[in-house]
Amino acid sequence: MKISELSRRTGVPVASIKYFLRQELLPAGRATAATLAEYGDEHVQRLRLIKALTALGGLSIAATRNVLAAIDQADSSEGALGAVSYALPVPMAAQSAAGDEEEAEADATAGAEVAELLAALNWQAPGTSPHVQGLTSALKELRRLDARYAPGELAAYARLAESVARLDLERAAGVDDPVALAERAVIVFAICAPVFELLRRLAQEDQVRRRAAGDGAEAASPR
Amino acid sequence: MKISELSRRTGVPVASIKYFLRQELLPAGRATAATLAEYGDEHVQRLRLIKALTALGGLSIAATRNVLAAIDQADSSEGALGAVSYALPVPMAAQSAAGDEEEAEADATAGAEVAELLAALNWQAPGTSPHVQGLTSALKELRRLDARYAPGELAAYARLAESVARLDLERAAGVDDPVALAERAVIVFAICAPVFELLRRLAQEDQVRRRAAGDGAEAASPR
DNA sequence: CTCAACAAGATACTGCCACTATCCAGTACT
DNA sequence: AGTACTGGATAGTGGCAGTATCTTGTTGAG
Repeated sequence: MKISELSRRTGVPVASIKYFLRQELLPAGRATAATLAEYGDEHVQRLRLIKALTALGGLSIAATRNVLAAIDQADSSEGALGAVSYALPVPMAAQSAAGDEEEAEADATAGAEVAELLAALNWQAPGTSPHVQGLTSALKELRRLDARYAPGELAAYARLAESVARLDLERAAGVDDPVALAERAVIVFAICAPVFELLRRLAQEDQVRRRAAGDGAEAASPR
Repeated sequence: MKISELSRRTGVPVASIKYFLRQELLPAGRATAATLAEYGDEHVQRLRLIKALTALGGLSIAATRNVLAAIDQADSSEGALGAVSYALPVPMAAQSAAGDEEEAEADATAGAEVAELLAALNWQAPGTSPHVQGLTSALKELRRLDARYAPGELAAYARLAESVARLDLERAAGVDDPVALAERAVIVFAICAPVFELLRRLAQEDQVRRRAAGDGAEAASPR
């Protein structure tokens, strides 16, 4: 199909498709002549994925490019999952102005806290993982805001996160082709994470309501 | 203190402080003359909060303004929590081009799905809640991407979300002043939500590693 | 008292990002 | 032959988040 047809089928303006081509989010069509190329269903699907990542997942073009590249390079199933997980933008990717010594100390404290947490949970994660780094800088910032987690609190969250992750992986199970798996993983990570956030907010809302109704007393149905 | 001192204490450039004043993120100082104003500790704290929300929480200036306004208007504790929760930007705030009929149908299906979920969980939430709407459009989009949740799967996530929310509220408990509570809630919502996301990713990472080690077999320590 | 240094506020400018529009040869159908 | 459309290159747009400059006013050291 030609570009106009691709546009019609996906609802993406022709100019935007050209933009995505330039940005290498979308592979070029098969050229049939100097000014003519043929696009296929894979382009339709890729465009849908791009729209999902940018519009719903809120990813930038650059982040989307990384994620898509990770998908395309996926050769094994685990590789696919890992690559996608690393390619997705990490919340709170540090910022802190360069290091005076007070800064360095806060860094070390937060780092130790993270290491301790990982050990307590028996989670394996390389210190180079962007997630570990993100967690470290988040804890540092919370400390600065005087809102650090109480001891054990973070671990409690982590255990729940573990359960959520278990569900996530089950959702991704049963897909064998690495590329299809990577694509599924992107959706799970980028779209379903916000869904969980929404559920969490709804749950908070509900519990606030219950407490208000019960006049500040206990939350209803603690089990 | 004068603006330059405020800048020195917070590390925010003077020009940016002026920008925040213009954007009404920061209340004006107490004017002592036509070209002189006095700032206080509350300005230091507010600036810290602004930085946390924008740099860490990734909120836009407009979103930050809403959140801060919600904080300032908080008169009761529940009101504070609700206002903050609603003021924070909702992930995936819909997009879908206007309604052909296929569209409307998808809308209705997703809406019913959400209503059913809420009923099953016995959660109270008005249909006007931005979270309900966000959830609806997310489900719609997942359906379009052919990645909908299996029956019961969403409820399983929701139950975990409930546990997380319970932890959240405990974290916010014990603060009586509505404004302080609202501020705490903002931190919990905007900073700790990304923290949970990081934990989730780490947990996924760990489990993928375990499965790979166990050569695709079961996840280690399912309990 | 004077004057350099700083203050507040208004306005204008900058850089980045995600598009969007225009232009140019080069097909393709009729 | 002519019109409509194509791919590709390049330039322009609008929004956002600051940053810089300019004007007028204030202050405090000499």
